[in-house]
Amino acid sequence: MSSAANVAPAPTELTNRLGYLLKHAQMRLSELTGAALEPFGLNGRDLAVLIVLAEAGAESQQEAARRLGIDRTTMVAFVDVMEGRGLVERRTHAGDRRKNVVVLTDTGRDTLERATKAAEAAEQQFLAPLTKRAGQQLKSDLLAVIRS
Amino acid sequence: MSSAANVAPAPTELTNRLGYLLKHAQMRLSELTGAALEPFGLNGRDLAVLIVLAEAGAESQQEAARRLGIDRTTMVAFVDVMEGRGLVERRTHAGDRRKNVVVLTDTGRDTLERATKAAEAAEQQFLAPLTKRAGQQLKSDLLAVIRS
DNA sequence: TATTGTTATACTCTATAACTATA
DNA sequence: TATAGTTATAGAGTATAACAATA
Repeated sequence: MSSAANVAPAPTELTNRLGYLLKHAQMRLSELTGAALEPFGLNGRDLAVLIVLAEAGAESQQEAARRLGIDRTTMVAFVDVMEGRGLVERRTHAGDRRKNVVVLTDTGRDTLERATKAAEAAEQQFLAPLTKRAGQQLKSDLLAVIRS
Repeated sequence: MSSAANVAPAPTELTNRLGYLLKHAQMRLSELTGAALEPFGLNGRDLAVLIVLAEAGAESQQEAARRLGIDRTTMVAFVDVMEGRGLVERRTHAGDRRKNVVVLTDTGRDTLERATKAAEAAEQQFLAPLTKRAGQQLKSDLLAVIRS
């Protein structure tokens, strides 16, 4: 790997374009994660929504959407699906009756836990070509560029 | 950065999901690249297509689609747009008249060169939070996981 | 019969605009 | 008047199916 990193390919080479690398990395991870989550009837996006809803706690449905970076109208559909599967429940906010608080059911929490483990395994598979340290570095570097 | 990388956040934390990181990295890069390429009337995908067509040389339109990982019917539309802008020309393959060879015009080559530089600058901006070495490592690690 | 390019069509994902109920 | 949730609708991006020309 380190020798390959020193070669510095031409900018007009597809495999040297960051956009290409990110897109195809996402495609590959999506394949692996999709297969891993298939037994739960979820995909990677669904799991992300479930994670945020679990984190959001007493907050509103719209606040959860903001965290995910998706539109509130899109969130409605996601919550509909999750609710239809008995993973979450909508409850009216105590102090503001316009708001929905979305809470995980027992089934939802159990599914979240098991699906997260399956997704973790898919990530490990995805990162297998790298050392454990390099894999962690990849994630922390991605987080750094996102937050800038 | 290095201290943050040692904290190992919980799997059920959104910012620790690789899918989330890749998606949002792509969104951010897309913003920067979109702005950088806007003067050329191109976006990141258009540039990728142009790069592949430039690389493809005497090969067919369909071979270029395969390299990009997109459908041949999608490639038709891309080539239509590029041809409409005078960046490429379709020519019938000498040995197999079913095939199109897509070649860049002089304008196309010039645009490719300048747009690539602009996209490179956007990448640098995207990678600014990292050291130059870490940025190169990020790209080579992404390439490694894609190729596995 | 198989393949390339093309067209028409449909599907997925997401956002915008408008509605309602609450504030 | 403003905000949360919802609904209907539209748009971008992509793929699948069917067709003509060629192999």
